[in-house]
Amino acid sequence: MGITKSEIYTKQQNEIAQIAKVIGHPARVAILEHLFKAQSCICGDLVEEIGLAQPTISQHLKELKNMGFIKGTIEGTSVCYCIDETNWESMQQVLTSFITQNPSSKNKNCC
Amino acid sequence: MGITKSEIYTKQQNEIAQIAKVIGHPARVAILEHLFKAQSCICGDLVEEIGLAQPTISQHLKELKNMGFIKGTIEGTSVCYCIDETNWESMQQVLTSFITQNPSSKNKNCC
DNA sequence: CATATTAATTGTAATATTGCAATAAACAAA
DNA sequence: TTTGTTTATTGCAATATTACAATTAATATG
Repeated sequence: MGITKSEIYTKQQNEIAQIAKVIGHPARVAILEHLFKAQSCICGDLVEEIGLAQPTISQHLKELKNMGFIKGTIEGTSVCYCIDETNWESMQQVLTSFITQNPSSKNKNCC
Repeated sequence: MGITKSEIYTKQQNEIAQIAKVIGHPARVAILEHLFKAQSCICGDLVEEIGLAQPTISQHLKELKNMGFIKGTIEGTSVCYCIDETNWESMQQVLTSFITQNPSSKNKNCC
């Protein structure tokens, strides 16, 4: 039915999935990479940089902002986006703790 | 249009997104966690463990298998699933290298 | 004020994802 | 062979996501 049954999972499982989902699109990966590399704030060159239409980029930025990955401040007619460092670090930790798991030694050669 | 324009991104960006996308669903997070914790191979208790219908679990397992997260060996009528350690480690690295990024010091206080 | 510039919003179309009932397939055991 | 057990597949229905054209909103500049 296209709807995820969030209520049957733990809070942590939902959180991990939510964070990963945002990273689960190459446009958003590209945006984040761009913001990480930038020597200064990026104020709208993302459109030509990435090659999607302006409304599409705007939509991806909105999603990134909603999840707390980035923040934007208005500067004249343009908007200055950058990584929300505090949030990023906490999400970094949530994802890392999941990813750095390794199979328990006891089941290493059962398959 | 619901279709991702993969061709405009780098190979690496697509790879990161693809891996993250699989983790981007709580059911698959739950399955992976279960397989990590398991003292022995899991052969089908995932359905009652997680609380989704059997075809749904089967579908998520298929996706995990397609991406190389897990592998399954047939044992009689049941199937034994476990983490594909080699693949897991390489995907671990791809995601980690993206996640462990931090904003360059030069743009720290521009927003 | 009129005009340009930049970003957000709205509306819409196409495709993808999630979930399950029903069924099939594969095998073990009686 | 028949019956049970376990997992995969098929076929849907509902919802979500991706993308963009058209428009709007907000602000700067002439």
